[in-house]
Amino acid sequence: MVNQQFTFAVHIMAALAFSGGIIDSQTLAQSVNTNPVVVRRLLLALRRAGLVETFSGKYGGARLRKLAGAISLRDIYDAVEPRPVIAVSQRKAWRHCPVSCRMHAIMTSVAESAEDAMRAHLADVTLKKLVRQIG
Amino acid sequence: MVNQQFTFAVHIMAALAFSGGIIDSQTLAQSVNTNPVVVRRLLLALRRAGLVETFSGKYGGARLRKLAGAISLRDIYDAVEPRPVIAVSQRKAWRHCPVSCRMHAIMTSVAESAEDAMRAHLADVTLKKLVRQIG
DNA sequence: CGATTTGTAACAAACACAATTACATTTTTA
DNA sequence: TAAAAATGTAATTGTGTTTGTTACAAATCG
Repeated sequence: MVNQQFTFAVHIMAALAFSGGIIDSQTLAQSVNTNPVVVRRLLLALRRAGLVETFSGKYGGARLRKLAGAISLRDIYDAVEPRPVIAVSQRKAWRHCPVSCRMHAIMTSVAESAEDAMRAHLADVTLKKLVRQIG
Repeated sequence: MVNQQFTFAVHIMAALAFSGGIIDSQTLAQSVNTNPVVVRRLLLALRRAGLVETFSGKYGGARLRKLAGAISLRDIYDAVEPRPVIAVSQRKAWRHCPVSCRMHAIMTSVAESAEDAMRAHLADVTLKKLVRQIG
């Protein structure tokens, strides 16, 4: 199955930004159309990154910890730490082949710079911009 | 396991560029450290994109169809068509939630532009540059 | 104290990817 | 023309990843 953590996390953050208040994991799960436990797992990651705060007990839930204008999709991306967009082969090289011997280092650098390019783009998209598209 | 088709394809193309001639799928598989059938499947995709040509029969194999300087990693990326770097949720929206109702369109646009940013970066890396790093 | 919610572990189900086997087809060359 | 060697391709299996689900302790509010 494809990794949807980033999409789910953005959806959760957009809902929190849109509401401006506290939402519980059950309601967020309904909006994302998934399980509350899946939501709570993501909220933990977002909390670790300082993007949300969570509250136990009655009337508990989660809410943003920064202004929507101060949170970018790159912040969310880095918070959930999805697998690298380009997977580098970790296999043993074929000793007699110069290409095989150098590919790991080369692809590692390519994967890193490609991901940085994508993250730089995500940095330009703030939650505020997203919420403005909702209404 | 994460999708390694792009990494494998770049490795194959780098080997073909480095050699300059015809290499069979068995030898390429040894360099990549995978199965010849996996290599042949990728060669089919690369051929469809016009990047290589393949030859059946004795002394068959594959070779580049363009100069290494005229092939970018974006060409290879587009040839193998890996899954989108950002997976958009395809689930049914929650009708009463405006966030849920708009997220699909919003995330589709985000995923597309993010991928384009990454592809634009890959377009700057030619096979020739890669081969120069090998030796 | 009772109701409600998060935090978290443990396990099951669904899915994607690569490896492998097998064989028809194509091509070379002896 | 026949043997050898390579690709093209389908089908199946194995392995790992991700999500769903259940369960329950801890925390919080009224």
